[in-house]
Amino acid sequence: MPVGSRTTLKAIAQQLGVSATTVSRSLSGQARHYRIGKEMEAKVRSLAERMGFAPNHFARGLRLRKTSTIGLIVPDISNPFFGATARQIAVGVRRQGYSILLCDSQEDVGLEQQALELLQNWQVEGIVVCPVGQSGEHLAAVAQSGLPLVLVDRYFPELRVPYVAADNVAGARVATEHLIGKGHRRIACLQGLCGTSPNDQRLHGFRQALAAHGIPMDPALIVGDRFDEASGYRAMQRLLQTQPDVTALLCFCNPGALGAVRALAEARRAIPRDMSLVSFDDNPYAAHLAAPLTTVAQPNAEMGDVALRLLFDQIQSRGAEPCDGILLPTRLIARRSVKKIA
Amino acid sequence: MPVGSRTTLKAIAQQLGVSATTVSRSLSGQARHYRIGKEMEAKVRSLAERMGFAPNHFARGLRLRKTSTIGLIVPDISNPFFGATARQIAVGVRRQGYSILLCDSQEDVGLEQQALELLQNWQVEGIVVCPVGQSGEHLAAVAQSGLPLVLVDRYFPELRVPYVAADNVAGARVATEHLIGKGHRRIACLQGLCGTSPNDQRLHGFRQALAAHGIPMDPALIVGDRFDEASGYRAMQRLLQTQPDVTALLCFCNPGALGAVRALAEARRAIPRDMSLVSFDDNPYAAHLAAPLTTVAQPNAEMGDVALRLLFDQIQSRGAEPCDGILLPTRLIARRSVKKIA
DNA sequence: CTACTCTGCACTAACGTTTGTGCAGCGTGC
DNA sequence: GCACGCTGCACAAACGTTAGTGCAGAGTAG
Repeated sequence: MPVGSRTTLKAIAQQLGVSATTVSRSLSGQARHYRIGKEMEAKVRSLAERMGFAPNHFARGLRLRKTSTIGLIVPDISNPFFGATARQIAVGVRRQGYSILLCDSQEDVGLEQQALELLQNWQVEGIVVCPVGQSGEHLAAVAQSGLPLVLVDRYFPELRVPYVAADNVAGARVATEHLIGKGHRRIACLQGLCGTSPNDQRLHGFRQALAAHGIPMDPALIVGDRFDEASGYRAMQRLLQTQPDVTALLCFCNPGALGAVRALAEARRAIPRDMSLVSFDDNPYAAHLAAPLTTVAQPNAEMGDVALRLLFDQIQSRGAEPCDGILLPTRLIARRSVKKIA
Repeated sequence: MPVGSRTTLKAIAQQLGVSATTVSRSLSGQARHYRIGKEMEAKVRSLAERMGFAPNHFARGLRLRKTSTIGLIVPDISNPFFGATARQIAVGVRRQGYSILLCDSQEDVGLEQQALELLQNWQVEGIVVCPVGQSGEHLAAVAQSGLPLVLVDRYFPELRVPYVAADNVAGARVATEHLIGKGHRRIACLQGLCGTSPNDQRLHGFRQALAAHGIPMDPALIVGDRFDEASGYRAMQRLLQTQPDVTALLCFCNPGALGAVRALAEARRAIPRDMSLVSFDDNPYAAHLAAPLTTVAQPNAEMGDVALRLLFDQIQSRGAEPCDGILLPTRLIARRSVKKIA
């Protein structure tokens, strides 16, 4: 069977000496409604089965203006955080008979914008996007055009685009309180990209916890500027030189935590003896690190599930006002990277 | 602008009082060939720009039988190994103006088969698949239908379907020789799923190294039966009970290695004091584990690049006999999980 | 026997795009 | 002045599918 010439409705129709319409209706479950005879329906079904018929998605999409396709845009599909979300979406989507068009924005707003346009030309019925960048006007524009959209992880509270994210405020607060409960007072904070919701909200939770315990906020202890290893490495080096009294660090991402761990190792400081550590986002290796890492676990997989539910809610109820957003609880996993001090 | 009604050729044509044909030809770069006047071409381009025209992929795909789409099937997109491959493919594909339909087979041959059919109905121009399971007839059938296909990681040498994989034989041989060079003689091997090419070839490399150094192969030292953590955990427990003289373990996958690490920790055995370890597939955490793990790094990203190149080679040279397959070199990264013994 | 209903299917158009072809108007050569 | 070629565009058909409608034949009621 040559490529691109799978069996078509017309082929079946010719074999049976009927019209393509009849075949279409017999196979689509509309037989009753359009008064196709029982025998005819059976004959069509049987022949279609034997010929391995499956409808051409492009013809169908064109005719019905229903593509059964959604778009997924992630900053880096090789990052297990997004991978886990993507997986739930991929699995859920298949159950609904939909397909996924995948775009990797490479942490680049320009590429994210390109991907949005591409997906719109694909006439996708909805888009799930894990946004990059600090601004979301281009996303709001898409949402306002009526195309169902759901944001995951990062979102823009002022834009009224539905989202799913971890409860980062509470997560950071609980983590910080954990450190405070262990006696730490000089607690540094390794942040990621300012202006993104996960970062700003974790920072907020961090401040909340300090304030609640009457610990003054020292801006010099807020370090780092990106969600990567290098940022954590540099920040920890500087911290060790300039703030010798810091006893604990709250990291907003795993790569950053690894950078900090590397800087500490190079400076011959031990965890948690010389520095206590808590990081966001659990992973399979955390428990086996030299200092088993206390982490704030995020419900990555569940985020994918919820995102998809939110998306299909919009797809199925066209025009209805989409809901605002959903925050999922985080969970503190205490291991041995935090020391109890006087 | 309501959903699904982005500007169309006809809309532009009406505004300009010309035919859709003229618009199509002006925009597709065929103006010269079809003798469209320079002025007309300019007018069309300008209006199309202003109206934000972009061709409807479904109409185009239907008419041209060219969908500019490829399929990607992976067993688990949340696994960074496949994620890294997927990322390179996503990035490369975009550069070529193609799109990706993503399917997650969830390590299930049945779902893999379903995905293949789905993608064929989508008239994708090619498929990259990271296969699951021990048999590949369903894959060979697709390839023989003329649809460009490339296998990644696992492949089936007897089936003449092009593939990209790590040179697992050499990788395992080098890793084993590393252990032998450190004085180990009783070396166990934690394998994954038998019958898959990575597993069988790593086993082959393992045997080669033993044979080359005159070390007898003890079947009792080949343990494990799946590529997961539980398999490694159970296998290591049993090994400790029944084979007390084993001094080193070669793991065929990271989750398995983590399982072994856990079993060792629970039995109060230290790495590398009581057991040396080498695992396949490097990862960012390996260097920071309690015992920094010696690994056989695989060129995951490069595998994606090469897979895509092989796929486009086939797509662009229809009918040409596809090449057989490509093995990419692995790299041994020595850390501190291997002890030198007498 | 007529008029009406019901059954079972075919015909047509349409989704948005591209390709082959047709045709009018103009200029040129002789 | 006529044949010819060139330029610039329009028209029609097709890709495979589906929805609306039309129509013939059989059955039924009066």
